[in-house]
Amino acid sequence: MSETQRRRPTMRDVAAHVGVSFKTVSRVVNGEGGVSDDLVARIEQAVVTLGYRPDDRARRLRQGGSRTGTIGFVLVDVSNPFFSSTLRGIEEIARKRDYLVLAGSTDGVREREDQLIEAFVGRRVDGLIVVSSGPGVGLLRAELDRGTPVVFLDLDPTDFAVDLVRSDHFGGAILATEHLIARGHRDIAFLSDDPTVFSAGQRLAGFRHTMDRAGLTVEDRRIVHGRHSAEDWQPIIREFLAEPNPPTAMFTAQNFITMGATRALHELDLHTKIALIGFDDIDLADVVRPGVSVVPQHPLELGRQAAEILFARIEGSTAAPLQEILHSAVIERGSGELLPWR
Amino acid sequence: MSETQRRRPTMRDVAAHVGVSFKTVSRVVNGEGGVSDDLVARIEQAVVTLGYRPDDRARRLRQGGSRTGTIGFVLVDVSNPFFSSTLRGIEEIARKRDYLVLAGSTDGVREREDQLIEAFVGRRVDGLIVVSSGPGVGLLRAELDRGTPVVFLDLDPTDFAVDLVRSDHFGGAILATEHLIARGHRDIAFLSDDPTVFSAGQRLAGFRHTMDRAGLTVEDRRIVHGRHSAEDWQPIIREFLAEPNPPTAMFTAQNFITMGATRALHELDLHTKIALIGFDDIDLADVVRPGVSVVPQHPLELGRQAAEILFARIEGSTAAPLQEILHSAVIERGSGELLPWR
DNA sequence: TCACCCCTTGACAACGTTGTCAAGGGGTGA
DNA sequence: TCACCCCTTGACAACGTTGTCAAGGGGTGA
Repeated sequence: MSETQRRRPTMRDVAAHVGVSFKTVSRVVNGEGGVSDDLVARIEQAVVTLGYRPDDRARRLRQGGSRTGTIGFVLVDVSNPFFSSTLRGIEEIARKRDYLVLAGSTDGVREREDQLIEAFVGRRVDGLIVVSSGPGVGLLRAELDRGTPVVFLDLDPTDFAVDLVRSDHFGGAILATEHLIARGHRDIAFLSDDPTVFSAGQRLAGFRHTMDRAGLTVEDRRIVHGRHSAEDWQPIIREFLAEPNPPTAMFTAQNFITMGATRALHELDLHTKIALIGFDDIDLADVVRPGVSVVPQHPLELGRQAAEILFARIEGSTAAPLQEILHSAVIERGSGELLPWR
Repeated sequence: MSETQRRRPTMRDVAAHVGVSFKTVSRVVNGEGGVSDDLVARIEQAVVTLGYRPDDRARRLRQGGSRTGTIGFVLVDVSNPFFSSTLRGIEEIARKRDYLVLAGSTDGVREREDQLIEAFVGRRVDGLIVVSSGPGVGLLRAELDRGTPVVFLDLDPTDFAVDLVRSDHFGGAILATEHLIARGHRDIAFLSDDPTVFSAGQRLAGFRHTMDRAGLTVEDRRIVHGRHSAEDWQPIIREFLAEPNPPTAMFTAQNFITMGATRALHELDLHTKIALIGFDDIDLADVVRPGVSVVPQHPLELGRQAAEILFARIEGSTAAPLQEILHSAVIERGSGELLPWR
């Protein structure tokens, strides 16, 4: 353990150990050939003895092309299954190209987003996949202008001509809302993440649009927003439902909220009374009784597509900006099919 | 979009744009002072105009200390909530030190593990947190000997004197098994990940140990191993239970298996008949009926502790190897408290 | 007016590599 | 025996930075 801070050996160290020039070591390490068998053997031996490993940074720096073989993924919270699955999808595609993925959570805080992008760009990632928290793109804008490949997940596409992969939040919210209305619900609550987040805003818009079209009014008190964990949502929703006249149905527009709502409904023994439909799927939604109906997303696929587009850009594609919108339909499991109790 | 492949501007480009030496640009960019106000203004302007960003790699290379401000996390599968929570814990600690985290999934494949470690070391991460799939440590061994800070998650601690953070798999498995035995179960099935994986092996050992001690024999057909997703485990367990004389209880020693088992039990309508206790907690385990009893792990805390130890090493700590073992107790939710039906 | 000092600026080396080029030495063919 | 060629090896520059040192110029104080 005392050797912890020992300096890493360099080619020069290996060269000195064998008694050759460091260029000869370079040739052996890179298998360039043109080195006598004797030296190759002695150098390979020294590499093992000293524990030499080439420094990728120096190598890539020298090789000029600023490729670092690394991409960055700026997401909201890696412990949210939606994002960790997306990351997994990105990683799969990256692996095929021998790329590594740097990932960082912003928790939706703009300042943290800027810090991460700055850090990623400073380390010269070859490209970025970004879940941007706000409508503007600040620091990112400069990078985009500079030509850094960037693919957005969940951004307002009217803002810029950029590559973009996302779920059809607006359309999905319409499906979910129609699903409830079709079963006779008139008094539907909407619970979501902070609506300044693009996806949450779109889901709210889809909800309002559909309610409007059905001639239904939405009271302000039926709309709840906030950025919370699943654990925090549970008491909030318990509180929300603890009134004499709760809504007959809820549309929970994010996975953590759906979990919190499911728990709260069971706690209050309202799970067979108040209908629930969520946006984004959750584990064991099919085993709970009633099963939790949702409009799922396809995070693995979102990640894969975003990565494919990013690598096409990194490899020089100059095609027009691509906007991939993934659609999905309601999965009926029971909770979304409950009929109104009044 | 056509500007995608444009070369990034360097200090030399900024210097040429303003008509000064690149060293002066360096001074301004680093806020070193000693530059006239006029030049500072003009250089800052040029930095914005050209979209210049300092190259961290070159900076750190020059600064000699091989610190890259990056650590690597080699895990099994980032889309598994256990690992994504661990990653989140690591990230939290790393953030405080302005460190970035490279993460990669091995899927338990040794070759992939070596590739990842090679790639991380090549990029000169300052330290590694590793969930090693096998008992040996191959490439890692050389790095350890060289003095690279490495913290293990889930490794056989008898192998090496290394820093290590993990759950008490053996003890947890004993608690789970005793829990079932105390309720009268004699015929208990054990389902786990590949037992060559340290954690799975320990859990199996804890199970066998406890059964032995209680004088109970375990038939081979009651032990099932494999590396599968939650989706794949479900039919496997359905098949496993489709016999005239199934076990009266199951100990599922991994989160995906517990999910698969929960689904399978509900499908077969055996969820109130066959007891179930899992290792590692799962979402909505408290809402399912009966609730799924588990011995939880504390992934966020595991990640935090591993990262704290790693950074202490990176910062030069030469303390004796630390081995943090996190304990936990059974969470009773119903499924683990079912009494045997025969 | 002159010596000195400080302030600003730039030249150069170096971090750990790879690419280019040249030097030296031995072997080949006539 | 001699010219030539190829094979092996090394010197040097460069990637984009920062650190060290020196040079030049203007202002200060006596």
